[in-house]
Amino acid sequence: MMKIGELSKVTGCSVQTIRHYEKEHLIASAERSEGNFRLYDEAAVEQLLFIKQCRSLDLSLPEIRQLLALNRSPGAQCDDVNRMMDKHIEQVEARIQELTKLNEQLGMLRRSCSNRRTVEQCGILRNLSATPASSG
Amino acid sequence: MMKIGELSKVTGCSVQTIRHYEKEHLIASAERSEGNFRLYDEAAVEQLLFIKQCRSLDLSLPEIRQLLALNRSPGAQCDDVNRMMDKHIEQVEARIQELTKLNEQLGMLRRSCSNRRTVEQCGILRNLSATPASSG
DNA sequence: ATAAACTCTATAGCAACTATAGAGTCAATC
DNA sequence: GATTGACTCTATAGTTGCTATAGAGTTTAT
Repeated sequence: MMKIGELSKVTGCSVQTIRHYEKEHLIASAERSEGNFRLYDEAAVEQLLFIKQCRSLDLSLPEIRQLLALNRSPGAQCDDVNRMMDKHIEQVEARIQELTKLNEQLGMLRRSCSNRRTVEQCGILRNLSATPASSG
Repeated sequence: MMKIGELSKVTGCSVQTIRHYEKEHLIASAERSEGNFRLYDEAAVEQLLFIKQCRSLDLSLPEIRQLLALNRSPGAQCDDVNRMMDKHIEQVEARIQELTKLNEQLGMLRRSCSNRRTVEQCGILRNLSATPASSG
């Protein structure tokens, strides 16, 4: 059994984040020592590493909670896992497209100005101040 | 002079957002009617449209606050504008790269599973549970 | 006068953490 | 045993840019 600081070291999750995950019901409430310190076993390590892996994939806490629940039903179909992953991939791809488009807009805006101008002559600020053209 | 609801209609900013911007000092505190209703002129419309344009470019409120301040010094050099824009572009590009990499990882993970499997056999969950290989 | 629409301020919530305060516990050292 | 520093605890607040709601006041039209 290890205390929270040790678990933090082993998993790379901060003490506060571990407590947060407990509060958010991603991990079970820990057993306590006589002094009321949380005590963790090897299963907690594995669970936290799982959570950390999911977070690195930008999965949300509710999504991770769901995956953890599915993981507790080994005989169940994993359709839900696939479905979640598909949806998540879609969302990431959509965000990439948004940002790519934004990047183009920013590039155009940036090219409307160069250094050694005054604010009055600044192409960026002028474009930001212009009412957008009626795009049909 | 118009009331906040009218300003909201004209600019497409919600009433609550307008009040929020006032509280965050993006726009000046409005004059008030006898009944304590906020009163706005045409300059407020322009300012809100400017803010809205900046938000559509994902500029943060502090960044927009800065641009608004620069806009009030027409004779000043617009170097800061360019610098901010450059930095913002970098950040967007970095985020695109992150997400692109994430998308690849998600794709690989997704291909490790297909439908009609149990949780126990699920390639996604297995990979999520595996300790990452020591990548040097 | 009434009722509906509008406006106001204050507060809380969202997501996933992160920090801090004040108090308690533990372990090592003297 | 006393002391001290490290660790742990709970509670609360903050971050960002909104968004919603409650309860109360104002305005407008009938």
